Amino acid sequence: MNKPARKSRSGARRSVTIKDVARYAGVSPMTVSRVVNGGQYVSDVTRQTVMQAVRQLGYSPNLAARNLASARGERMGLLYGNPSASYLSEFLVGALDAATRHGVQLVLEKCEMTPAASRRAVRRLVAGGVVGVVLPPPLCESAVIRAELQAARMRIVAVAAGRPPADAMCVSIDDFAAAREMTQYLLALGHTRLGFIKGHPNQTASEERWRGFAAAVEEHGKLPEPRVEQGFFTFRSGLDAAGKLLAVEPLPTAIFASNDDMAAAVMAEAHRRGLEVPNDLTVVGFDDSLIAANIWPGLTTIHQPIAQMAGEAVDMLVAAVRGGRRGAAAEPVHRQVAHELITRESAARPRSAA
Amino acid sequence: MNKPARKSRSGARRSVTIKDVARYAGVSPMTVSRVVNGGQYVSDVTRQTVMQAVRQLGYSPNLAARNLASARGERMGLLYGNPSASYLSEFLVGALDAATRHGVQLVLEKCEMTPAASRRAVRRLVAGGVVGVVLPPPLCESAVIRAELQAARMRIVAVAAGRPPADAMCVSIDDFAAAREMTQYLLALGHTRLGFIKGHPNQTASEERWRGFAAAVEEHGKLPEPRVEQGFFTFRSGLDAAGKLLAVEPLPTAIFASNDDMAAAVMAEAHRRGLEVPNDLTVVGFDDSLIAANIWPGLTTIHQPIAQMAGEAVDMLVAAVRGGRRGAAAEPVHRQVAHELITRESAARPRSAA
DNA sequence: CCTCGTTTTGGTATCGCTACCATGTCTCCC
DNA sequence: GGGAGACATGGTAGCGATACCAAAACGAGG
Repeated sequence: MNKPARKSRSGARRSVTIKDVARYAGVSPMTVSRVVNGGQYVSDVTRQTVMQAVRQLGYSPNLAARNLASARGERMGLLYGNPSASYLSEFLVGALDAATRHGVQLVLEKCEMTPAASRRAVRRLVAGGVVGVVLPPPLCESAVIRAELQAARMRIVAVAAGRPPADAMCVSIDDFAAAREMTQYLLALGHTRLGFIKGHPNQTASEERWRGFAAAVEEHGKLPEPRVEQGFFTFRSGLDAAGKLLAVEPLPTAIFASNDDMAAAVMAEAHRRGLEVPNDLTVVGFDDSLIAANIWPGLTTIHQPIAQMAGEAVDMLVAAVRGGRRGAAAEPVHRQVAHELITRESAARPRSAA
Repeated sequence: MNKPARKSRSGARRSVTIKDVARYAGVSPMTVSRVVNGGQYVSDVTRQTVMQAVRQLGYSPNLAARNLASARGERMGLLYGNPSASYLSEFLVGALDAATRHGVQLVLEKCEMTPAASRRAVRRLVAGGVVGVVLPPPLCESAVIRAELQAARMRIVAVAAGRPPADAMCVSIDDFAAAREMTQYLLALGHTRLGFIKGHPNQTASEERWRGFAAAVEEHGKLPEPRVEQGFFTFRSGLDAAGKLLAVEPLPTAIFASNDDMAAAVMAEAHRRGLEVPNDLTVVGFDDSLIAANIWPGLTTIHQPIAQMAGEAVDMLVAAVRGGRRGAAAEPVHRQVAHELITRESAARPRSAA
């Protein structure tokens, strides 16, 4: 039987494989694999030689082969609803980065918050061979979606749910503590007449933020009753709420909106009424979304490390899926990451205290 | 020590493979492969049977194996600088979707616009085994980065550069035509005293938009000279430009800002001066970025199909890389996609014409 | 010196899929 | 009738990596 000289299929220049490195370094492919993967049981000399060879040849492991051989390369889903675009983009960056690190594939799926739409989305994910799903807000609040996913035996990590759901893993910041901190900051500036705009009632984060605000007010004591309006996280709802807050004397000297979009609306409404921010009115928000730095004056707000949270969510998912395969019980983990109070120009001491 | 009866490596339940389907359908794995990949030379009966089996078993091809066998699964880079977040998120969605479709991996890399930073970023991409790169704006304008990438023998697709660079493939809208169309729209509403705010001079899109505006004005004829200010695509610069445009009588009745952020700034400045939009002043933007729909009144603007463009960019990259491997000459392709004029509330007939 | 355990290395068998070739069938047409 | 050609299917050999096991090298203790 005559064998063709080159068995290789595509005529083009093949990339460097583990065998090339092995030959070059004078060791077996296995040894190279161990070095590359940081395995133990390799002598220092060998390790050096191999790493040298890797660098010389510019070797980079073939992900497909690696995944195939090690039964990795699962697909993870990212089911997104209608978060603010800036949130989503940071989220995607973090998630994709982590996915690349773990060698898993990330499948995006968009989904409205109706039962029918979520059923369809879940079906598409299942069809796509997805084994775990990351749920950014606001989808993470939907019990329907979570149930739907669980019925399909998917692992779930919810991100930034105000209160972690009992039935899923979760990555979040401490909304309560963050809101409390922000409120304490306002009080420390000397504000006494406070206004607060609540977030959408169907998101648990809204209540946590509200509770944090109330707790700080309570702790401080001897303050006039803060004025509170209901908002829905949209610019429009912020406009309405601000209108009400600024219609009744005595005006608040500081307004804490439960997110940045509503805070931006407060600023717009304040300007419309001839109030200057921050001199006549301090405005603070929550989320540190893109708009916060892109309006004037810049918005003092709470920063969430969104990319990091997304990354951790993927990490948890991968750990759960791989761990689960080994039989390790996957108890739901709730992970809390640090937030940060970002001070910009929209907050200042009240006139009376200046 | 208990030995699993199965030779399979991981103890967990294996997923459905092509062989399972083949057995179930009573054909060979090859036939299944052909059906799944839409190959020709399969009889209709067989195709039906196989598809049936696929559905029954819930088969989903293993990407890793497929990539390995077909020498696909290249890595594509997405080098992003500092575009607006809403732009990036849509972009990512489109790019990731296309990447998934083609079975290629998408590697994200962030990069400032300095030569040193771009060199580092390119090196990281090369080290990551990336063979092609998508360049969203504003990085796509950087000749430094393009040169750097080309030196590393990468394929490049620039997205949304105003004028396609000669040395790279490109996906874009027709900025000239879009700006012209928008201007014609303003003229058709009856506006005669126009203001225009230019974009950042280091982006070719700025000039295309300006040219489109000028062309429409020229074609219309018999108009007072439009007033023009230089902007830099930022909210801040829009504020300054608007200040100048609204400081001199007679005021323009319509202002066309080269992007939405600046248009939003024009609205803010107009409100500050007690002008009502759109009754006293029509304001239009460009990009249909997130802010356009999230301010009041909603911004009339030009919509770019960002996700689609990102997807096409990846498509082109994949085609170039795979085509190039087959020896097909990869001439730089410039692809133009359709834009759309989105009318919202910020534009109306001028008072005088009402 | 030999056995035992630990470290270090290599060989072999896959992982799931597709490229490539071989092997049949059926037509069609001279 | 028989060869050419299109169509339909199956067999085999990898793709590039790792898992698993075997074997060699080494040191220590009896």
